Amino acid sequence: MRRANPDLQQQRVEEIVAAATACFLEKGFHKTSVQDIAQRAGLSMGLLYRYFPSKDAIIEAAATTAGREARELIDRFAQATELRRGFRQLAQELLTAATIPGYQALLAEVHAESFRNPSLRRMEQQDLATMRLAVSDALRQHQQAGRLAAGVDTLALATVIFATIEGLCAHVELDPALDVAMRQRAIDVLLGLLDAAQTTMSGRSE
Amino acid sequence: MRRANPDLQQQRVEEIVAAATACFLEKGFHKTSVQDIAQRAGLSMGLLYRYFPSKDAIIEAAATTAGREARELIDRFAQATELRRGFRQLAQELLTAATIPGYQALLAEVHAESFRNPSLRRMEQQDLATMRLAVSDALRQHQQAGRLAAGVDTLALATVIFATIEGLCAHVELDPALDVAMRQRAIDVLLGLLDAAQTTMSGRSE
Amino acid sequence: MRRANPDLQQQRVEEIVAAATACFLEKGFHKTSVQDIAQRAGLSMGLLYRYFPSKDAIIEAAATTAGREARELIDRFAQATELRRGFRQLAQELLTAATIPGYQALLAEVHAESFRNPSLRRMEQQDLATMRLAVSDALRQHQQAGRLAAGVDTLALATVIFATIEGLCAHVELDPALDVAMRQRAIDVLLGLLDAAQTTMSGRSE
Amino acid sequence: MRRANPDLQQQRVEEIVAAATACFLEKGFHKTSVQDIAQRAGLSMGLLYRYFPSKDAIIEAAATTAGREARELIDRFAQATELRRGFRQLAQELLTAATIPGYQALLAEVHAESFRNPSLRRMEQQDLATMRLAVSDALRQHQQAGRLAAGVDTLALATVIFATIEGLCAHVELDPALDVAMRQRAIDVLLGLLDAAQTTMSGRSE
DNA sequence: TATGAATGAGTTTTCATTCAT
DNA sequence: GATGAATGAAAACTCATTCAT
Repeated sequence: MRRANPDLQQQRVEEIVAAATACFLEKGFHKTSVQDIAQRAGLSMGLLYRYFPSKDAIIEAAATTAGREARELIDRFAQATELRRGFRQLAQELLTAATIPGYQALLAEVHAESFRNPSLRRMEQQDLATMRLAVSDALRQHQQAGRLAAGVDTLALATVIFATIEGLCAHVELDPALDVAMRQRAIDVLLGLLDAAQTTMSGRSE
Repeated sequence: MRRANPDLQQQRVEEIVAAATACFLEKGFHKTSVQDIAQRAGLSMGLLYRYFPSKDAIIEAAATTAGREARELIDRFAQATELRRGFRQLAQELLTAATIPGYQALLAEVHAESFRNPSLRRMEQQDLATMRLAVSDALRQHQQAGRLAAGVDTLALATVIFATIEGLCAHVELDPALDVAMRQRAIDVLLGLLDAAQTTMSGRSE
Repeated sequence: MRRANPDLQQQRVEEIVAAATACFLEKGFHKTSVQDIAQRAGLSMGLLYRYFPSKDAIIEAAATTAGREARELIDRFAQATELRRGFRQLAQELLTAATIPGYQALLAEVHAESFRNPSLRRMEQQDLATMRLAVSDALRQHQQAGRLAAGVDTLALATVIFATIEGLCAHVELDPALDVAMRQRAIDVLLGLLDAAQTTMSGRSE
Repeated sequence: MRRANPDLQQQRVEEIVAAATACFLEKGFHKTSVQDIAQRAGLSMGLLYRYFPSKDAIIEAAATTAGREARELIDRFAQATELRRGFRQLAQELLTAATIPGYQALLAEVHAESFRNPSLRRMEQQDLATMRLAVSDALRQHQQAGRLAAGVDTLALATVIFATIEGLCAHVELDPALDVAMRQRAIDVLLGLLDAAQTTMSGRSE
């Protein structure tokens, strides 16, 4: 019996998820048929159903995988020793990823689905919490090292930075005016925020 | 002739959009059938098609309605004379709107769909462009009135502000940690960005 | 009470049939809705159903009317005193009528329907028999007047002439090569048949 | 794999076309549902759509099949060496085919549909052009061999012959008077046309 | 293990017909 | 007599899922 090996099983699962993701990027969840996925993965529909119980299960797996890259980028940022440089790099890499055709569409689809699928919802929440915490921790370390003014609210700053980047990513694909130059200018503005924080800023209120 | 009255026609249309919106929130665009909408709106499918030519048209109407409030808020901001106060109010109102149950879900659905539906896409693009321009114009007026440093790149600043707010809105519903207090702190951070801009900051650096 | 007058009733019926025919010429039986007919006839659907019990009844009435013009042409031919001239005129008028946009389509639709609708079938059969007999009678009178060789099988000749003209009419709309000049040449060929008959031809067999 | 065999595939396709043709004869194209065809062919609708992409494609296949016999007869005529005998045989075979129950009905349906369906239209036009040209070419060869007077307009003659035969075919099923004997007499008349052409007739006159 | 033929419920959309007004 | 809003039963087509081989 071929393929009883659990490693090979695992590999098959990943192949299917990869094929599914490719399809989803091209056509979206709903216009991708199970047939499409099976063909792209190079196996029959019947066999595919031995690895996943339903199309929805494949969607979920693909959605889970889709956020991985972003999480990895964030992890790298959290370990950057130079605040400005690390931040600029993070922002640029995320914005570049956002321009991959279909990637924003996939995220949007996952996000929309997450309002109905508790499992996806939990995943998104966890991702968000994890990543924000990572950024916040990184900022606090910069703060302790004196590279950030003591009064700065690092959690709030992390929240804002994160929201800004996600917002920019969403707009990048939507907005022809957000070309490379404009993205640079936007990042510069954000760096201005960091600069301000680096010196004096402390959470002010009305 | 029972329903020749245009007011009643208009009311019917609104009833249908409301019913459709409710369905969309529960099941998403794709899993909501026209039958579902008709039943919820209390009329037959055939009759529904006298008010809307297609399911897509209903989706579009629901999407248009969903974005209206945000557009109105932006308009009000653009006319605010006090930068900080106007901005804080805008951010707060948008974030409050974002917590209305189902509102973010509907926007997410619209956004996801916009990647396949050219008409929705155009709508989103236009909304984005219009609103960013409104914010940018408002900032430039503040600049000319001396309430913002001359060197500030208002378009880039508007872009960032806009992205940040949208990102925050998206996170508000997802993130239990983003409670009222946390939102305040995040807004304060953003106001810090404005303060910095108000004095010296000039876009470029590095 | 308006319109109790049977003449006005009759007039209404004719208006509806005319409107229906116009619609059928443009869109065919199946793509014409009762709504279309009612609108064109300038009355409401409800009222239309007081004059005809169903859409099929309207189709039948329109089909009955559609053949009238051809029957009238044939009648005129039957009374022509000059064989060649009468024939040429008949052929030309029929071929001209055949080029009216939608007319052949209407006839084709009626003909196809006649295979399932006994009433239409009977009508087509009767039309055909009547017209062929008229032509045959006319030919026999020409024969008795010495304008056609005595041996000629007038019924067979009428049958052929009739079939030819109908075939040509059907081809006229289908065949771009059958322009005015080509039609003339075809008619000339048929006149050659009459010429031959005029002199010697008698039904030969193998 | 159960049905990978291409012969079986081909057989299935033919079964479907046969079932469709039977349905079309009974109810016409428009009143025949895809469900009807599938049921008659003994398979599910879903499966039927694996063999044909649309109802129109089925119609087209049925139409193509229906015209095949006539095209083959014409081809054989074009190769006949004896004009009169070849012609008589052609006419008789076509008229015989025309009496096959349902054959004219199917052709009528196809013809009516051809006014809305560009694909059918093209098919009919091409069939007509091809067949007329074949007859015309055959006539010209007879002419060159001296079996037809030099002045004869072969294209016009072919046009007339073709129109006549089609007209006769259409009438055969409609007209009880067009029995075997009457058909013979009509063919004799047409042969008289050929005879006349064989000797002196030259197209133009009047 | 592997296949893909087969299913049938589900989708959007149309329209002849009716009936409250 | 007159209206057209309202119905609902179709139609063509799709596709996740199953199962005989």
